[in-house]
Amino acid sequence: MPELPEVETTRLGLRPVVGQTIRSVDVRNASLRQPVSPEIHDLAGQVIQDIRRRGKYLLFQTPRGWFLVHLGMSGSLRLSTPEEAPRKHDHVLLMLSGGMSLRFHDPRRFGLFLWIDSRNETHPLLAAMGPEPFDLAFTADHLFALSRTRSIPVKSFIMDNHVVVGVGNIYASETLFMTGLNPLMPANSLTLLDCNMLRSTIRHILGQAIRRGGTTLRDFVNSSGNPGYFQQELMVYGREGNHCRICNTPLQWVRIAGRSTVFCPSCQPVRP
DNA sequence: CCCTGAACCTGACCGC
DNA sequence: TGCGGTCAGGTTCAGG
Repeated sequence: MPELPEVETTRLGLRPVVGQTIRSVDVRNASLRQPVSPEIHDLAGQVIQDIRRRGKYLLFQTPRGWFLVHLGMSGSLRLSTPEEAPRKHDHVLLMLSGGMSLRFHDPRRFGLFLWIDSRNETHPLLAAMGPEPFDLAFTADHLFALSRTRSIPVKSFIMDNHVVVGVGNIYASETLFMTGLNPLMPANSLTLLDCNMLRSTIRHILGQAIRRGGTTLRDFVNSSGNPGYFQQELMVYGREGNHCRICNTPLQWVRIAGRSTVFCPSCQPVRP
């Protein structure tokens, strides 16, 4: 699924719908990770005033509040012509005044399609989130301070949305390769210099992936139905069984907190 | 509080 | 061809 770059790619592709009015709503399957909010049916007549992103959430602003979309592991939002028959797993369809329809597609149904009333500014889903990676609040000092009491592997640490939002399994693995940090290293043994490298590398990798249109492994497509190209630059993720692109050492696979993790034992050595 | 593993769900792929 | 097992970009919750 979509990590931050794929969500941002989706948001950028959907900018043309800003200013359009929702003509009708078709909820074909409401059973996502949480049920699709009943208020979603009342979106007809509302204008989409803005589309923002917070972490991996997309927030569509209307005069009465926001509808929030999370793509989960397998979700995508696409614009299509109204004549195109709904595909299997197209769960929510919004017909727009511009003549296109916006379709939420999600085979695994780990995604979310929720209504947030404008009186409810601090929705619990958004309240506890850490800083955006491109915000000024995301600093080496922030990483260093939070990591002092954490003995979890550094990979789990940078994937924790209380620490920084948007870093998932692909970009965590790639970030650690670029910084030369072993993914199993306990977070509380990071130095301030390590945290500085992590901060700049996370920003660099996510930014680079956004410019490439995200990573397509099997099914991610942007709002026009096209894949991303960052997977051509992956150094470790999904490359188990292959050799390091830098030093040719066989890459190593390990499961960390239930997630597949690939790293180079030579470029990312365990510290003494 | 902290950490790990299971759960949610469907589809693709692999070995037999 | 079919069957069972494993894996997949995320997040939350129970339990140790």
